Amino acid sequence: MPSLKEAKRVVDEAFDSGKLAVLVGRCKVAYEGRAASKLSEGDRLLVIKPDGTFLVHQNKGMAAINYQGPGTAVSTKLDDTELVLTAENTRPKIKEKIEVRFYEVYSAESFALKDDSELKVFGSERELAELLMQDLHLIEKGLVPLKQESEVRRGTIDILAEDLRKRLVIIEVKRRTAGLDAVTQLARYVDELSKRKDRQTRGILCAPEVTPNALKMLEHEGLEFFKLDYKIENPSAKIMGLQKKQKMLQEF
Amino acid sequence: MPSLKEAKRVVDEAFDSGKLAVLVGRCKVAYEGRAASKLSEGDRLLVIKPDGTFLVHQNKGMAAINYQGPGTAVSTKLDDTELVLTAENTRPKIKEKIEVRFYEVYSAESFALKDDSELKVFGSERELAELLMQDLHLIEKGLVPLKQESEVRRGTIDILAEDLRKRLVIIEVKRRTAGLDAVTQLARYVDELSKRKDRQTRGILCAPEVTPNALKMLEHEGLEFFKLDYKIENPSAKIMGLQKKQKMLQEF
DNA sequence: GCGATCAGCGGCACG
DNA sequence: CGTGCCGTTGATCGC
Repeated sequence: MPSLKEAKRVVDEAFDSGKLAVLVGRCKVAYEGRAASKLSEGDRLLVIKPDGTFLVHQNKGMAAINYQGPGTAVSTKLDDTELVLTAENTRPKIKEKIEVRFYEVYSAESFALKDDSELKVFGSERELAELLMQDLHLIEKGLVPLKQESEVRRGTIDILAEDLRKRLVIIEVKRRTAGLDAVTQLARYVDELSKRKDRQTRGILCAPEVTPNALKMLEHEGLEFFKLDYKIENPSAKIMGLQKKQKMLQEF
Repeated sequence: MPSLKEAKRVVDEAFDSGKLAVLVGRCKVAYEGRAASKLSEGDRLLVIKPDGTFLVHQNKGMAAINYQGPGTAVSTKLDDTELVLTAENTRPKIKEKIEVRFYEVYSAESFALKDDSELKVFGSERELAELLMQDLHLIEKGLVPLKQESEVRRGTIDILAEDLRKRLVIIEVKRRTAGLDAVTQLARYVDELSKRKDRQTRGILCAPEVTPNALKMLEHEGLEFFKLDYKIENPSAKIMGLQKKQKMLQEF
């Protein structure tokens, strides 16, 4: 078990030489910045990355209990009974600070990590929109794609298209259950474009599911919902089908 | 430097006895579940918590590059040249899997962490709403609080109040710059309550800032904006002032 | 359990 | 830089 002094040396040396530092020990944590927080004594895992990322993890839960992003400056101060680590982020607007007071350190190590790889993700909303863009007939015959990721004043339209009657069709794609937020988003776009272009405009929400409230609001706003079935395959995703679910409900 | 076999033993033993396991080494990562991802060879930090949380960190950035939440089952398999860790989450709906293939392990340790403390946060939106609730006169003379966190069909109203003319006042509080989403949210509540209660209803957005687009939409919808100045102090937050910013803009 | 929302959201991409 | 929005969002709270 390293002494506090040894732990301090590990952290200092790691930060100086661009290494990852990993500490485990008993500590208190205090944060002050955009909000403030206190965490009383307990055993935690501390990770300090070469880019300044500073993470305090408890022994449960995914999210770090306290954290600081890249660009943080870490300083160490040794006392008789405490090792105090201070992570300070002094960006133009936001001033933030974490203070970790270690009373005992069970492990302190540092590592030079070599890693140039970047994560590749499949099945993002953008990818689904790209696929759908090329298969608009799944929604409706004669639907013609105009533009993907079309920037309007109040956001970004996933897919802009035109139907057989030359009406504008705004399509919002969601990769998971669509809620009220998805509907308000779509409604905003339809509102903006129907005014600006002075042209009949339809709005279509495509998602694997929709919450009952969202569907109600959708119908109330005169918008449409299509159930989007997709499968994640390895180098890419694949659209399995697209079904208008609204009429079925209205049949009752 | 531990052998792959020793690393396997550490992970197995940690998982069996409710310890935190920390591995550092050269590996590939593959994920498949709600989405899919691939990460080619490189040095990474792996954290496995007793509750099943599984985190793969690169040497930069705050977020784990691959992860799995609490409840994940971890299994290990040793090969001549590889140590394969599989984290599988088989919850009712979502089936997810991460596979980490280690080629070399630089460090493998485990720790029994004792920690019963819970984080206390100051300056949350809820806290600001509580404070504001007790000082509604800051917004306007004669404003009377009716209810905090009032549940309506389409969400939760931060503060419900009544003005001197007996109009309903719906107040939405934001702890940071309010955008379009905050306005649509408020608009939804106002819409719902003005219909349900058949009563004149006002909507007020209180936030430290508001984006230009959001302010425009707010005015267009007949809603009001108050600039909320607050300070985070240690055991709590404090409201410093509240100013109607709309009229000033309209003066131009 | 689902639904809606908050979060010190983080991160990205476009203006 | 701000604005908007996606995210394997996660975490929380109310129904």
